Amino acid sequence: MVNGSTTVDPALREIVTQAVDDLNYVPNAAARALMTRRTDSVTLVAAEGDDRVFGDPFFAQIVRGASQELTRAGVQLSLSMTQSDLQISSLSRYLAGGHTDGVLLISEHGGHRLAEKLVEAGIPVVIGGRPLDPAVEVPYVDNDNVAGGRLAAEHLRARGCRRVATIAGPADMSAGCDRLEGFRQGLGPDFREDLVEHGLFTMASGEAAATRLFERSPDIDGIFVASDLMALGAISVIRKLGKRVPDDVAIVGFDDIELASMAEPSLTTIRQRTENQGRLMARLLLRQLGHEVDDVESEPAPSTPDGRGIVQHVDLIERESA
Amino acid sequence: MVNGSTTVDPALREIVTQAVDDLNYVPNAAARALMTRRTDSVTLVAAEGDDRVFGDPFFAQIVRGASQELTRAGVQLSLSMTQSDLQISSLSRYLAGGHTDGVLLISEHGGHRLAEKLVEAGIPVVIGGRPLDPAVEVPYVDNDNVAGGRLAAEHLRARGCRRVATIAGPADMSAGCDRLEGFRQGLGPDFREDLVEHGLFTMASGEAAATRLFERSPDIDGIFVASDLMALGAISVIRKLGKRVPDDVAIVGFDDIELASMAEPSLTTIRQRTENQGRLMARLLLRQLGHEVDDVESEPAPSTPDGRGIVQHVDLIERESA
DNA sequence: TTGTAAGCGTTATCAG
DNA sequence: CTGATAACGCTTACAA
Repeated sequence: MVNGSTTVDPALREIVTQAVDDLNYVPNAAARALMTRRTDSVTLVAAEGDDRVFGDPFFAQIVRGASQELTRAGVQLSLSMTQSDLQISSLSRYLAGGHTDGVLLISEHGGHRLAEKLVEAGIPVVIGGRPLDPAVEVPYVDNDNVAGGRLAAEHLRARGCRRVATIAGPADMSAGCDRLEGFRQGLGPDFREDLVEHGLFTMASGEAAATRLFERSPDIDGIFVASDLMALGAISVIRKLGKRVPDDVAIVGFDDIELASMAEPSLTTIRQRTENQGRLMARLLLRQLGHEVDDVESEPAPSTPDGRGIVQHVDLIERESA
Repeated sequence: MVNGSTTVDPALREIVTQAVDDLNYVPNAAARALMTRRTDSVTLVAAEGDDRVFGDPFFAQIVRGASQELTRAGVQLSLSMTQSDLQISSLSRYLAGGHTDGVLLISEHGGHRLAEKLVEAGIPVVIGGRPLDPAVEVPYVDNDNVAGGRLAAEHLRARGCRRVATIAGPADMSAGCDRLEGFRQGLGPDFREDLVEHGLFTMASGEAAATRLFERSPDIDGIFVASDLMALGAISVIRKLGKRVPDDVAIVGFDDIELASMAEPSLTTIRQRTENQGRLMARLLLRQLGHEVDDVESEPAPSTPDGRGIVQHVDLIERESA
């Protein structure tokens, strides 16, 4: 009756209801999970340190989107972040033990094979971002990073920039690789390997990368930066160098975080629909868990590329910085 | 044997070990929890929307501190954030069901009585920040917000400011009230009720509050802002007004987030030991759960004020902005 | 050192 | 529509 059975005598129902809040009874989750083999909760795992997770609006938006969708389905969302290998194996044991019905995995770096471990353990997983290793057969939701890189390159060229550099993301993440690849494509023959630096998507790493770039080549007049946070860092370095943005150096970022529009100068950037990515991930997972969900295909824009992934469109937002 | 029994015949042990990874067996968490009545996991609940939780470095530091301590004790940390009343009651049912061994509660606003509900349900709870309602008998770890407000006020006066305003935190949070109260004490007869505005600890709310302040009283020459994020927002408004910081308007913030030292001008602020706060909260909770923990009293600085709380010292960090 | 049995609080099944 | 009974997978205590 507590679980909402409708075929109960009103009198009995009254008695039970009374008792329930006299004793303030709450069904025991463990016992229930033992029987039903479900916990009605899913875990969002960010393979990243807490500083990055909390520092980058990207994560907040994924959480917001996923959380909306999960709440609607009556599923609790909990977060775990994890960096060291030690934590990863302890976490995967924890999750494999049936603590959670499914996992949303984001910011996966190549190397630690968390996704595979979870899948082996029979836990439904959805990844945010294309897995670098094509052998990983896990559904994922990605953004069209290659197209984004291309758009940025084309924009900078059209603007008349001659020496165009890039601050790419980490080489062990698909977002890092793909944005760089798109940039390479977009620039064509003008692409120069020596004008590539990598950062970790953080503001500090953006500053460091920009510094290295200008030490090596002071006459750079355009940079595609693979995240807005890094772009903000790069801009502060450029200013300290006494150059103006965008007159001396034009900048295109990636993500379209809120700060991008508020910054001065406001940041030209590639917009990706992060919150929607979180929503789609949640739906994909819920579907695996046997919940009723609106078809993910009905969403505007997402197409499917290789087989089991969904890729969202991105577009360029033109603002003051380029 | 799987749980580490030492009194097992080596031969048998070998056989079991073999079988375990042949079948890749993982003990079932639900069944275990059913017996032991423990899940070896605790939940950090932030009574706040995802935008604030992820936007404010405060949360990251609490998580970092707590996570260190819990990992050491072999306890998993998971996060939940919750804003609406609906989510709160669903969350408290979820937690009361035995999904977690204990709860770390932060950013509690007055009103929704999450802490009480959890305590009634018999779940160990530790609160970050003094509960506004003194009837709530829950251990907590707070910072000496009153002293912080006083320090800020005294600093601004000593600096020669004549018309000193404040952007306080939310009136339904103890940190908001206490910092304001300290400021009032520190300013003494110079305190002016009409130079008080409230914000929500976010950058945007800091901008809004500063705007209101200067509309009402353009000759303000000093502001104590109850969070660094709000202070950053206030500074940007002040600049747009064509005034200089600190020459025309001196600013003291609160929190000492990393951005405070990097901003230009760097921010004079009240430093609180947030990461340590997270650590202490975790220890207090672990102790309630019957784990062996270093005495919390052995920590540098923390004293105990009313009875069940720990209050950390704060101090003023002098930088360019005041 | 090993084996056995009881019980944790649910849900599911199946007679009444 | 109601009540009894058998799992679910583990831990614990006790007997062998």
